[in-house]
Amino acid sequence: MPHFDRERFSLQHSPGHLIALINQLKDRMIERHLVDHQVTAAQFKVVLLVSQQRASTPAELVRLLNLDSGAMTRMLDRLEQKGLLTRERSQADRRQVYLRLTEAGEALGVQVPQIAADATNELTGCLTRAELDEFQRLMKKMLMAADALPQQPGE
Amino acid sequence: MPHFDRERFSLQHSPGHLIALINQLKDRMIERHLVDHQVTAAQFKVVLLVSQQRASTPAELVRLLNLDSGAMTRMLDRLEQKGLLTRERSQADRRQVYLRLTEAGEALGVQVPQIAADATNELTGCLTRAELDEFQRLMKKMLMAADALPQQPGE
DNA sequence: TGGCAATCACTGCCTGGGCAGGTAATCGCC
DNA sequence: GGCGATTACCTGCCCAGGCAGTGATTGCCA
Repeated sequence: MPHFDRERFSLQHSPGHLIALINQLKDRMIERHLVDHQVTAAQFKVVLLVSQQRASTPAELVRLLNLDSGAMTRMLDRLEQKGLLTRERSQADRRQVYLRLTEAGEALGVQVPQIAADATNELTGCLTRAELDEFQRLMKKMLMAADALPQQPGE
Repeated sequence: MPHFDRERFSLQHSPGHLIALINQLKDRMIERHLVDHQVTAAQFKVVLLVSQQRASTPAELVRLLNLDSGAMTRMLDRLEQKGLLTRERSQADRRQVYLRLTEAGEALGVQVPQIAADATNELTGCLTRAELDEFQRLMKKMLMAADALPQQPGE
């Protein structure tokens, strides 16, 4: 079902551009809530997942966050350098690296779910419950149609 | 109206993460449609706006695309180096730089609206007309609530 | 008219993501 | 047991965006 055609395509009114703006807004809101915690919006996702024990290796983070393995290596470099996280080679499988939050990382991890909830509420607070549900449903529909929704086992 | 709280916040099911995935999917689709035209999804927006005469200076592009001025300078460097675009100092206001597409840039500009429409249809084709309208309405609602929807004069 | 603020384009420095390629370790299968 | 395929992590090289600061130019107005 095509919705757009060549003649009257306007970037400003296209869903693509709106998505880019929303994504930008979301990251700015997260950053604003994180301003006192010396981490970025991208880094906060890693701290959250490791703190919640949903990921303990770089490969798991890559799968959960759906991003590049090389980018993850450098992300972990920065977090390690900030003293929030340590890497340790696994003995059972020497290809793997175990991630563990330092004391400072854990302290941040405790606060991170609240920050995430606050930022998400700030973004979606103007929607009713029904609107929010519909918004999420539509995004999931598009992701599933493109087979781009990474299913997480054991949830 | 808060929808989320600290206890049961899950990144995987949060709207923020879905937005990031949708944004990623959208760019991948555009890139795939552009694979034969040696430009990226980011560069294609500039070509589109200049070709449609919605922008003729870097400052206008910055306002329309809502991004950083320094990033725009480097973006234009790359487009200029690819031979798609030329810069020329304005005589009327010597702070400004006029942008003009080269012959190759114009040739690409002719095809770009079709590519944009195709990619957008690929993303939203799984939605009904009503669903697409609602999706756009909800995004605009969030952007307006945050005062993050750049209004374009003269549209 | 003279001076100050705003605008424009640019630069350096940083974080961040994608892609290709490399190495080591493990797995699967015969 | 051994060999090829796969997996995990890392590296170099790109493109891309944000922030802060610069110099030139223009607009404004006291």
